[in-house]
Amino acid sequence: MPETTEQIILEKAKEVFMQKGFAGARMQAIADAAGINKAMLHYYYRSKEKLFKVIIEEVVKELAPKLGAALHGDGSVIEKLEKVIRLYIAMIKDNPYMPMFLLHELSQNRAEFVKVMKRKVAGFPNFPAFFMQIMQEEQEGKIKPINPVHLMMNIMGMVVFPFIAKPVVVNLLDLPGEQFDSLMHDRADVVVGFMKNALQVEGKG
Amino acid sequence: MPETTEQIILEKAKEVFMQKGFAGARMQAIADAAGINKAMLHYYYRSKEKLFKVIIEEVVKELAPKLGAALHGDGSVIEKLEKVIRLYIAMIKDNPYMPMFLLHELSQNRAEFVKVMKRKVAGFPNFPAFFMQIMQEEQEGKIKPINPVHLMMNIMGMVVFPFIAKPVVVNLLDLPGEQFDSLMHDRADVVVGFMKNALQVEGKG
DNA sequence: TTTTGCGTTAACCATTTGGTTAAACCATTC
DNA sequence: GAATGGTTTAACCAAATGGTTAACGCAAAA
Repeated sequence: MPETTEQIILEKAKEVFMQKGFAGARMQAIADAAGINKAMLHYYYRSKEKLFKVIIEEVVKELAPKLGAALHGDGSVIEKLEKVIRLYIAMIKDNPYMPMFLLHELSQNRAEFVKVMKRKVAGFPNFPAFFMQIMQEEQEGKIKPINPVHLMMNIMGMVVFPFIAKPVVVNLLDLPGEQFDSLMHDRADVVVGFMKNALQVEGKG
Repeated sequence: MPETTEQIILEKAKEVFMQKGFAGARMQAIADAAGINKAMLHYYYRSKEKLFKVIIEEVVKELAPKLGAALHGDGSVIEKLEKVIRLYIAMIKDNPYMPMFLLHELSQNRAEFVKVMKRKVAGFPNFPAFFMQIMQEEQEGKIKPINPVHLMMNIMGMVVFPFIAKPVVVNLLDLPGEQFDSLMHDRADVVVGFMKNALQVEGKG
């Protein structure tokens, strides 16, 4: 039960990196958060870069399989997308900094990282297969026509945006933070509804 | 025609800050990009923080009025949203780093910045008015019911996401960068279509 | 032609920051 | 209870980084 120092470091480093980004994070801040000496960070993880990579890997390894599972197996396109939406929103609620963190860091040079991950991480989502299914259902007239990549970007955008834009939205609309959060309570339902309205063929579903 | 040193600095600083973020940007890198001595940066802009604020202000001052103009005046909700979508996607295409930059920096402590901007920037979008119109049209049965804030987040998410996630998407799907860009050529049409499908009441429009 | 003052530079400074080291701590083993 | 070895600490180091300074260049003013 007692967490090892190594684990505590990882935990706190995750928090700091997520909130500040790689460039903004300070080793001293991580050490402080973990209640240990800065030297311990290097003792266990050698360097800032190494520690960072461990954390990104951890995050991706937690994220990818869930998306993979949602897209896998049977179920219609709409059903699968609903799964993805609910799953991701739930996950992000527990980890609000994750999307901003991943997107920002991966849009730095560290992008090839995604490719490495694809090999390393088990259960990575099989997009081509899902895209085929989308085109299939589209041809069968089950959903309205849309390019699968665009569709996926629509969904991910709607899922992710509120969380990365919360500070902007809150200040822009003069919403109290709590009111924003209570809005977010419905978020999954709203996005699912929006998606269904956009995709479902009239008279069906 | 000959740009002043002051302008060159601003221009280059904008590029560096946008790509690296505040914490990741180096004054030396900006000086190098501008082809001048580091001391000049301080001569004209005092400090990194000051220079940064000038740039953020500039960016917001360019961005906000356009959104404001799209939402203002008459036109149905759907027409206005179409304007917003086309306008923003066009703008981002010229300035691909802008969304990531703004969202990342504003999600740091610098969030109160938005409030300052609202007072400072002329032509800031009048959201409450637009939200009223949405609720109005919803009650009149012109569009399907949806919370205005959610709707706005859906739209902005779809608009912004592809640009902040390009590196991820490209690597995730093994898309050549150019193929992604050509996909983006249709982006505005796709989002507009998706939005209309989701909002338009069957039999109308 | 001298002076004035903005623009520019090279050199420098202080602090921050990632990283290292040598010694101390402490539980387990012998 | 001494030896062993992983863990932790305080002190230290070198490089990076934001910022400053003093001198120089040079065009316009006097």
